[in-house]
Amino acid sequence: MRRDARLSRMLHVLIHMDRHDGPATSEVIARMLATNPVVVRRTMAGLRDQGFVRSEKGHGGGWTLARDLREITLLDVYRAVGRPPVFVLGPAIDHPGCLVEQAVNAAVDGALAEAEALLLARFGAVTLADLARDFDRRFAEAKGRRPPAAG
Amino acid sequence: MRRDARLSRMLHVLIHMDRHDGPATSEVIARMLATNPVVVRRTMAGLRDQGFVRSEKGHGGGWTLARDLREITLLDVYRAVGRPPVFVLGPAIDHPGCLVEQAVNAAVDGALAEAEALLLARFGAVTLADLARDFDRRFAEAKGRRPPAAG
DNA sequence: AGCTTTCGTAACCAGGGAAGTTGCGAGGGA
DNA sequence: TCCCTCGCAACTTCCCTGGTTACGAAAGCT
Ligand code: FES
Ligand code: FES
Repeated sequence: MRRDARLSRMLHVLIHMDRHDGPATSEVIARMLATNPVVVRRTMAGLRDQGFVRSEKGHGGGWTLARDLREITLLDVYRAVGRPPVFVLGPAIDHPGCLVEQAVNAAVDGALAEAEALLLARFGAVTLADLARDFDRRFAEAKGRRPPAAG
Repeated sequence: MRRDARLSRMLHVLIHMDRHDGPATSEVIARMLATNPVVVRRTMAGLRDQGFVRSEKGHGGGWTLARDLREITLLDVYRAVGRPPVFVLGPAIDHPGCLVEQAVNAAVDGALAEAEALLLARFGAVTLADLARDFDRRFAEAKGRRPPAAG
């Protein structure tokens, strides 16, 4: 339980939902992600609030995509799951009057900010449709080399 | 997850040590960092093992710089404190046979790897001497504008 | 109406990692 | 010898994500 897996999980489930007809229940999604329904609802709440998915109660209810995968970027999902902190590394203390600390923070935070900007730019440039396409490619490739006994 | 402050802390203390004549005890360093001596020794152990600082026991003992600040980069210090994980974000599960998961991981990990490479490159390009110089600049600047009442 | 399904949410526990704390031992100078 | 200072192990504390339980609300089915 160390790394924040919410982004990856939501990407995974969104792609599955695209290939899935009709609503998927939290229960079904939970089984796909090897977790449990409450965690699914908790995490998907952000996506719902941002309008990427819809949820419906009662018989035949569950989760459905509200947008085309082409209109959802990794960055959108990252934001929808609450923009979790990107880095583990951080400043020691906010030592206001300490000039050494200021110089250190300026250097570290500067590098961190650059790396974060790059990361988010990459996230913003990839849509879920791209991931789905990559999945298709892998799928076709896996079928192509039909393992006779051991994959 | 709480932020790992070891890198920033060690940068801070190394610059201080450069401006400090004679050994600095863990006690003194702990006061500078607003922490306690055991944490200082624990964190500095890595720097000592990598040969960036030396420690000596007994009267007049303490920590001394073993290298010029120009020969120490942020990357060196990052490595010396144990190369803590850079990112909080991580993959959901290693789902070997799951192609969706593979596609997701490829995209996320790829972006993460790029960002990490950039970050470490930046760290590698900055020496402690650069930080010290930045500190000097800030110091001179602060003296220059002598705030009469409010900065 | 009543039952069942499914989401919504609060409340709590579990696990992991950094930091903080305590205690004792080792080494070196006065 | 005595005191200072590091070395290190063990324990506690704190925060955060994930897992679990419990109950309520909405919506369909009979
Ligand atoms: S559960 Fe991930 S590919 Fe189906
Ligand atoms: S404690 Fe002196 S500048 Fe940081």
